[in-house]
Amino acid sequence: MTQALDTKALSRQSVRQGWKQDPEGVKADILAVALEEFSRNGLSGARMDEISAKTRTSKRMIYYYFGDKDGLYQRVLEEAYSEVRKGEEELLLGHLPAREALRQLAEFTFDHHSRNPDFIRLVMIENIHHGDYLRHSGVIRNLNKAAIEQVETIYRRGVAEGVFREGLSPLAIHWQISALSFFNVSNRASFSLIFGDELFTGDGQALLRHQVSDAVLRLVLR
Amino acid sequence: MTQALDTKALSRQSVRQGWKQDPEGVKADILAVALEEFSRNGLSGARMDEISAKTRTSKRMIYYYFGDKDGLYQRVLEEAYSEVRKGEEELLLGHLPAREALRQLAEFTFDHHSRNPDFIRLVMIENIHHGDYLRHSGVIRNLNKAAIEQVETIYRRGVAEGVFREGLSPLAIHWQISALSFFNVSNRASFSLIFGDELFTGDGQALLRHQVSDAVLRLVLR
DNA sequence: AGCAATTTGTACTAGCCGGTTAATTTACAA
DNA sequence: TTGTAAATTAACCGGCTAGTACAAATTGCT
Repeated sequence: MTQALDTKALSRQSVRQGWKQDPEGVKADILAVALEEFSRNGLSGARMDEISAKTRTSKRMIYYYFGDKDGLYQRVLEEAYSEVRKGEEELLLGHLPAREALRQLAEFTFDHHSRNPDFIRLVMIENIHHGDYLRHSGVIRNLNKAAIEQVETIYRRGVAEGVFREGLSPLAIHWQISALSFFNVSNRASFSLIFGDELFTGDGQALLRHQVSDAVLRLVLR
Repeated sequence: MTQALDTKALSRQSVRQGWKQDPEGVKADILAVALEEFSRNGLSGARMDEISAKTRTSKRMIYYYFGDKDGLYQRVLEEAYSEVRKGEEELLLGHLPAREALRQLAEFTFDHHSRNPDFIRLVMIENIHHGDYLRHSGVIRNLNKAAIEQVETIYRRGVAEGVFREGLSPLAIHWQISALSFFNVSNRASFSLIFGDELFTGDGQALLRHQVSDAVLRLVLR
């Protein structure tokens, strides 16, 4: 009995010696795992035990840093939005003629959504929840206002150049680009099950990509 | 004690006496309630107790008729698809010139999706689940093939009339109409939270509706 | 040295929730 | 009437799951 206790104490000690404090790393690890889990299974579908198992730390730490499941989901959502928005900042179109700039913006958005299916799924999930968590996050709302300014600038330049029609709403143009790029990822499963997957092969995606930018341009051009 | 038992027995009897057998009515009632519950909360978010409480029958009956939660969800999905598709059959465009037919098809789809938010949410949920339940439903797949033929007919007529460009994919045109109409409902919450709700007022929706049909036409016209 | 923040680990629980047991009533045909 | 299969009811259960308790060790800063 004494022996058993000793062994336990020893093994515990040997396992535990030598760890470093790394709060940021731990938090980042948890968020990364949680993003995947929430994205795959939704808010109520995700399992805290599953998340903690895939983490390099313990379940206790999740609650230590994020309070509860909702708190974790909220932080995951915010992290995902700002991460994706960060990727969008790479695109610089100031030097291009409006026509080319809009085409590139549309195609970039199409590609960018395509590269971030986890984010798309998170937004879908958030919409299922009527945006309840988005609503309580001031962070995200400000982040995204920038996106609309990009379209607005290009559109105004196009009108000034005389190549774009007047009287269109930049917000509605942004809406159109988003809709087509988003739907391409969000409804892939149901669409390909019903109509076949020809639009989601390499060739099919190239076709859609071109059709999307084409549609946006044709909408805006004189 | 005896009294208590008597009262109980009596009240039970009085409550239970006089019910009619109505299997079809009961099933339809359950499906209607379940549609709302699944649509609102998703598959794992929906509560069987909640469904049964809102039903005019008991929880046991749900399991009696539908087996388990997954079985119920599957039937709800099938019912919703065929119900919505039934609504789409109303549209007859054979007599119109291709250009007008396509515009009406786009606007009808836009309106139709707008009128059926519960169905849209169900499709979103199904996509979150990678179409797992759609995949196991032969019913639905056949139902929807008809939709693509509608576009194909119009498109071919338009090319014959000389007003539409050649070389476009009818499937991709259908995809485009669906994308814009679907996104308008599916992402309303997140979009309006981030960019304001101006596109979702009466005026905003009228604008989008016109922009959608406009974009589809401009994509297809010479 | 002292102290607060960080980390570990296990065991536990309260209650939620999908699914079941067992018994009763109805409809209907023989 | 009576047998019986379908329809219906209310109470019940067992496992899962979010979250906690508790006990302690380590780190890092001042």
